[in-house]
Amino acid sequence: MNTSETPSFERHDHERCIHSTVGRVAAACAERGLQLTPVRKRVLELLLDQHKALGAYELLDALRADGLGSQPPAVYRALEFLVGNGFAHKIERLNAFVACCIDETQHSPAFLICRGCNAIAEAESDGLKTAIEDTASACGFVVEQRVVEIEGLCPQCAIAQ
Amino acid sequence: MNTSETPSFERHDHERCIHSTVGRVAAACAERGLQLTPVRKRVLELLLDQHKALGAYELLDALRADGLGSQPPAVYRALEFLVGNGFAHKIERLNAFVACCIDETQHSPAFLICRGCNAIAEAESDGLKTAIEDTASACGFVVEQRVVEIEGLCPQCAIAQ
DNA sequence: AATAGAACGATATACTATACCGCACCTATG
DNA sequence: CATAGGTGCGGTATAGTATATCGTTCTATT
Ligand SMILES: [Zn+2]
Ligand SMILES: [Zn+2]
Ligand SMILES: [Zn+2]
Ligand SMILES: [Zn+2]
Repeated sequence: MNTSETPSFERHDHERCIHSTVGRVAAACAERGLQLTPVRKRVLELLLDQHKALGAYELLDALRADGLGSQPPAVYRALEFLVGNGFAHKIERLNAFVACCIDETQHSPAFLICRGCNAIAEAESDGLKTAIEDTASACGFVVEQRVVEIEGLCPQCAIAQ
Repeated sequence: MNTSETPSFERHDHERCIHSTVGRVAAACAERGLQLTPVRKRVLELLLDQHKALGAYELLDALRADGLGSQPPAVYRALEFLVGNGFAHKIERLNAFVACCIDETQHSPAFLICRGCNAIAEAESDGLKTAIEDTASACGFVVEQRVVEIEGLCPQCAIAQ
């Protein structure tokens, strides 16, 4: 099975995550005629700060501190842009949002959510997609969107119990 | 792959769904020392009325009409009981709830959500569980809870476009 | 400069969920 | 019988999440 993952759970050069993702998003916006405005860019940076999900109102507090917006619609508009264009994801289970760290447009990965440290990793798995497709088509169901959110313990937290 | 599903998308004797599920839940409560109180039973019946998800406040409106409760905690307490004991499920994507139609305690199925008619089916698939387990263990992740919600079109709605 | 569309500020409101207190009821247990 | 503990529930209040709407401002294009 072809499974690729972001290294969210392992020690890694996270500055590189941040810079490469911001750069990638900026390039994608330029190419696709999208505007990466200050508010949108700041929300992306806030989400990238850690591999954790942030609620809309946590983001809003941070925007307020930066003088970039003070009311809920400001952050929800930015999130709509980021999620709609595949630069961030909503974690339904948490009503919260994470930056997308995978260089692949409009994908729909599985999320691994650690209840110990709250870190979140995206996993793109062909086997999982196939299994979903098979499960659905066994019922004659046509898949359009998938939500796969797996809660548990990341390697470090599993060792620490 | 072993896939079992509820017949939610097919024409079926739904009265039978209702009665057998209510009976099964009542028996399980008796056996496990749980109280299927009037409020809890009524919420279960409301959820069973159709294979669709209902929001907490829709349920609350119905409870009000029956004189069985008038404030949010009434319905949330009943839902906590039903979900906690495996008699109903929360659909995270919809912030709504469905009755469980599968006779298996404390399972965690995939949900097929039709955007055409809003019907929801549960699918228990070993292949899917295995794929999730494989995806997680490839990252050293220990699975505790799974959310799998598949949106799309049921057979009827797919034909009707 | 004029125009159209996108983004934003601001207000208001809708929708979802929980904390907390106290009472009623039941059932041990002394 | 008295009492203590558990469970369910009514009620109040509040917390948390998300959207509708309108008018203005910004930006790209003509
Ligand atoms: Zn990183
Ligand atoms: Zn992603
Ligand atoms: Zn049925
Ligand atoms: Zn349908």
